[in-house]
Amino acid sequence: MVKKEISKSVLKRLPGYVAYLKAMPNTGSPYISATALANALGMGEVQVRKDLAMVSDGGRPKIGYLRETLIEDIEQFLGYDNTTDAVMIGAGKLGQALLDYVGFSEYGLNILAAFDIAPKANKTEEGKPIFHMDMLESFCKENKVIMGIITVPAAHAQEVCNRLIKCGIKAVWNFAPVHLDVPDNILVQNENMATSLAVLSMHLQAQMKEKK
Amino acid sequence: MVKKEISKSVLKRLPGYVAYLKAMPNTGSPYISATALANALGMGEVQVRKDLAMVSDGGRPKIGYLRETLIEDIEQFLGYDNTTDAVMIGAGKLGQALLDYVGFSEYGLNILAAFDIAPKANKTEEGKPIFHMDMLESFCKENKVIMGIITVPAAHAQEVCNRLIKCGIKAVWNFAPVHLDVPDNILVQNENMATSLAVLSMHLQAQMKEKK
DNA sequence: TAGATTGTTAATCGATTAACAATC
DNA sequence: TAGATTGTTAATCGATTAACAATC
Repeated sequence: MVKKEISKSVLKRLPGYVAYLKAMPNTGSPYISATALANALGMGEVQVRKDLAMVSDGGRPKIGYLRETLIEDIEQFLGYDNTTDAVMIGAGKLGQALLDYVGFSEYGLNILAAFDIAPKANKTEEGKPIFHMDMLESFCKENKVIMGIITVPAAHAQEVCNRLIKCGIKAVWNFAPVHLDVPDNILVQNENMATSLAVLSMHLQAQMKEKK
Repeated sequence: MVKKEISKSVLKRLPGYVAYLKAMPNTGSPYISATALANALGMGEVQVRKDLAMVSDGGRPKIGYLRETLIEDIEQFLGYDNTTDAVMIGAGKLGQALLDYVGFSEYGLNILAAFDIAPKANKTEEGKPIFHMDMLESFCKENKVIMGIITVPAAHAQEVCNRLIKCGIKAVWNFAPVHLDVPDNILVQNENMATSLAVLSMHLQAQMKEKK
């Protein structure tokens, strides 16, 4: 594996490759070419080849990549193998749905617990603990948590974020539709549904106009 | 308003402006400058000014934009004013959380109903109907639905997507972590959590290395 | 060997940023 | 008028695509 500096655009495409490689139909051969992968995902083959070259050096001319190895290389690159412990703030419906979503473990994410100002239960259906916000600081310190997931209403997100940073969190996954102000060394990744909706809505508007 | 061809990058930033403009503290003045907006959101002021110029012509030198008008202009541009009817396929935990999320109406999205192969109830807590998949075709035709939201497991997403397209759907919001193959005139917008996680995980890895 | 596929180097494209003229 | 802010035109930057040499 060749860990060069990787751009965000490349990084964002990698999970798609892994997902496909893992789920792909058995072709009889243990190898897969960048070309085949590109076709399956509707992407340009040069782009796929370049992306793969960033994270693996197992590509062999005429043959392609050994599927198993390629999966391992990308997963290692993405850090799926060493799990990250996270806490979630806000145990509303969305929060609980995410908490109980088992798929995250595949990506190396382990949500330890949720915190809420007024917990409606002390655990989710799947048994993940839900604590009162008062416990946040001590829990984070004890468990050396470095990632926080924010699923509180927009109005409280910044305040929660500040508190998380004080707890030593280095990365925030933000589901609240607001911009969060943070110091330079903290990363905020916004999961912004409004953004997706804007793209969809624009497409539909364009289609409507066409039809007329 | 000046509707030029707009790029996806610009489009994706617009919802953030609206959100801030709506929630911003009252400054006493009904005006706001691109500079002020940029500072509040941690963005470049030239970028904000250019983005705003795409959707509004209400900017006045020395003064800025009339906040109310600017909100209206962007919202109209994004189509928040004419609502889009959508159906959701998959009424699991995530699906139900999204179904009951009231915030979507703000963005002009109206989820009419959910469909599931084995509905656990006939409506959500908030009273949104959940039907059996058998009803999908007739419902879509009756209600002239043009958008579908997919929250089924990855393995069934493509099949569901095909069925939606047969129902006349023009845009798909895909929460399943798979690539969907669709005809050219259909838009798939992926809400891909794995992508976000990759970005977060990479940041954390980089931070760890730094510390050593 | 011939051909498929890789990885790299160069060209193109698009988006962001910087510089500047216009204006209230 | 002077200065803040707008909108536009030009320069820079980064990412994608195309061309090509290397190789099994």
